[in-house]
Amino acid sequence: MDSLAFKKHNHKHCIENSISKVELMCENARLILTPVRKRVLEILLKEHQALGAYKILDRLREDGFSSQPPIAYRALDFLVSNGFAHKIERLNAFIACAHVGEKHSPAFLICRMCEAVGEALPITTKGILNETALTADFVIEEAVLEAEGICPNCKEVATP
Amino acid sequence: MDSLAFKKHNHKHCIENSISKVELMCENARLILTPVRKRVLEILLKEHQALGAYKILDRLREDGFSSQPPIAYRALDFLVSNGFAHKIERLNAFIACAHVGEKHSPAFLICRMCEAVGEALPITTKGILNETALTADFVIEEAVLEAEGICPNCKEVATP
DNA sequence: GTTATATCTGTTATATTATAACATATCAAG
DNA sequence: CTTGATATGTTATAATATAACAGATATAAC
Repeated sequence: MDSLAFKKHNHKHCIENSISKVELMCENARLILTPVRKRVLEILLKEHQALGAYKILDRLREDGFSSQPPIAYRALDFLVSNGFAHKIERLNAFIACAHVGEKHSPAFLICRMCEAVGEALPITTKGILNETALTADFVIEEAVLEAEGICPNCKEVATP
Repeated sequence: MDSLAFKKHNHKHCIENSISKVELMCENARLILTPVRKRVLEILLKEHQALGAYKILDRLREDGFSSQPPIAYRALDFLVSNGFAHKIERLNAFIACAHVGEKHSPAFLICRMCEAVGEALPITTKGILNETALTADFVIEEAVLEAEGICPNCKEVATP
């Protein structure tokens, strides 16, 4: 599982790596990673935190991009629907995908103190979902798991 | 698992049953199920669909209750925080709990055609969550799974 | 090479969802 | 009866998201 979000790591490398993966995937899939889209992805990658659309918009403004809501929402739509980012429904916020290219039903660990968000790859959860759905004769197309709690860093601070 | 939402059943009985369970639980926990709160619960129970706060507000208005947003949101807060209802984040909507009294991390099956919502009791998912979180040293306090797809009824209609 | 087609961006306006803040009411405990 | 806790009423506004249309750019079709 990915606890990267809660650990120290070479974040610059981690960003560059993701960007080039996405660029490659876009070429292969004939998708266009336009300047705004790329910028939004970069903004998301810089954080291991989910960002609201309006915060993203603020950063776009700083960078000289147009800053009306549709600009951000359209770029986010692109990123989310192609699997380069996810929406955290619980927070009405967006986060870069930590597993670009790997088909997965994401699961998120959301810290309620620092709001950091970690993405897990719940390989087994999908099986359980399918079993559950099968009993109900329900065809699952997409599934997201969102868990709230306390991340390792905040736990340390709270209980010294 | 509960596929009740997608099956024919004695819904009147199912409503009455839930209401009395909630009434009992409120007495035991010294919670007050005021008229508005009870009415909102009844409104939610009538559907096997998630209702937005403003739709609930419309029905309250019809019933002669005050109809400013806080009225609905406060009643919903009460119901959700005491486990009598859940919020479906994906839909920004609310649904009565199908498993009142049983402590559970809910999982929802949301039909993207008819918008019916079924609540499953994913006994095993909790284990997996915990395992996942353990690896990350993350303490999960609450977890929700939301799956979107096609319910049995709509599947029938689509593929005759 | 010009015309058609699709895709992306810019802009204005507005819809939808949710909460803050303060006033009033009710009820139980001391 | 007055204090404190909890609930409701009301006004205003915040935060999130989309519709609709105009212009720009690129690609394909002829």
